[in-house]
Amino acid sequence: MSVKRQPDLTRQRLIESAFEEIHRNGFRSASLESILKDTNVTKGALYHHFRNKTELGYAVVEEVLKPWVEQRWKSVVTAEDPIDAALQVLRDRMEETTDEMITLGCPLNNLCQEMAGIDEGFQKRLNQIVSEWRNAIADAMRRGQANGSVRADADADGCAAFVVGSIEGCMGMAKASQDHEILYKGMSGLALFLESLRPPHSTH
Amino acid sequence: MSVKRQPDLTRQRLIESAFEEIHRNGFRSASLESILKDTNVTKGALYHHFRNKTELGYAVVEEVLKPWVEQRWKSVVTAEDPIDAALQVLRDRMEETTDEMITLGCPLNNLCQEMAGIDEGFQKRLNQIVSEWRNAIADAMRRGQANGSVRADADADGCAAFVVGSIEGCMGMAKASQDHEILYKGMSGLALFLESLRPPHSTH
DNA sequence: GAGAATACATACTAGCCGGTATGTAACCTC
DNA sequence: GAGGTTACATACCGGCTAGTATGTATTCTC
Repeated sequence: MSVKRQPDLTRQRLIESAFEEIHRNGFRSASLESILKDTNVTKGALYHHFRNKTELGYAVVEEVLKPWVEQRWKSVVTAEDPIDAALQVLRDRMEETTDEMITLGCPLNNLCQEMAGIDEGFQKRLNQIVSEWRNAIADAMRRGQANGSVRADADADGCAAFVVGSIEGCMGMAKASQDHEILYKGMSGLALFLESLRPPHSTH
Repeated sequence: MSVKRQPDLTRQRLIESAFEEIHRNGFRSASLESILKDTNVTKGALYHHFRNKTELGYAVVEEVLKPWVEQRWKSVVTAEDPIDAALQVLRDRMEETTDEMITLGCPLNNLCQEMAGIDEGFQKRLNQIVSEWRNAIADAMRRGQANGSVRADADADGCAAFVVGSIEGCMGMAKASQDHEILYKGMSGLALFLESLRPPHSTH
């Protein structure tokens, strides 16, 4: 009896399972055996698709984590009013925040804190994700300043760094306290900050 | 020849070395052998003072990390103008932020992201540190509202959660990008937010 | 100063983990 | 359909790690 082979699917299943395993345990404590057990793939197949654990990790960052982050912010990139768009993204993200996400934290932040300081390959790839996100917000703000939906005296780069940092930080603190409420409170503070970026006297 | 024994000192040296090892590698990847090598203490001595690695980790959190955090925020607890005091703490913290701190990140945040979701003992202890910090800021804000140095319509708990979250988050993003500048930009955003909490028309 | 408790030191073990060597069956090319 | 390449499968290894068993010298108690 012939067994069908689907190399692309096998590879995809491996990086998706690895993403979850890394999300649960971090990269260094992630167990290849767990991933193999979870996917019913053998070690030979894993090492056919990836040179080593680190390369698997890089693939997870590039092929799962990166789109995961981009998808959540793409609406801000093209929005006419970036503040409205950002507030909407915050609401969306809070709605999709499951108990598991509070328990395990943001996959992006987790990996940054674990690996950025000790592995250049991770640092480069994670920094690319984070800085593209930051730049997307800064660009959106500048566009908002040009069309009058954002106050002109705000420093777009500084605000973007603050927005990204506070989102990840508030998620992290919610994880530390294992409490959704902390996330709500933090995000309400961020909403306050975003509102303060609107131009004064914009109404009537 | 008699060798002096100083059990308290031995214990102290162990938890301080463990603090650094955990800061560098995280708790789970922290190597007891490294700590023993660093301190010239033997495994027998280590296991005389601590039942296992986890108990050593708990001791590090309670006896090193907790005072480390408290010491950096105690001035806000008694300040008359909490916003001025908070801004000063931010400046102090940025001045003491070495390259190593950017590389390795905040020890508190690192441990929260690594352990809060998977070990109750860590979570309880880390949450205590974080929530005491948050409450200290919230209390200070309420005191500021009572004496007129903070605007009355601000939600003290929400703002405190946001302040703590954004500090840890901006440090985390600076680590992700391995770039001091990101920290400066984020903290300038936070300074802006803190200024917006002052009561309107407070001058002349 | 005897006896007990404390504070170590040394040597060892069991388990897990990433990685490799080798074999084999499916698939693609011509 | 032969030959080569791809996509797996199986079995094994060496290294590291937390933890333990056991021994011993110092210190405390009375």
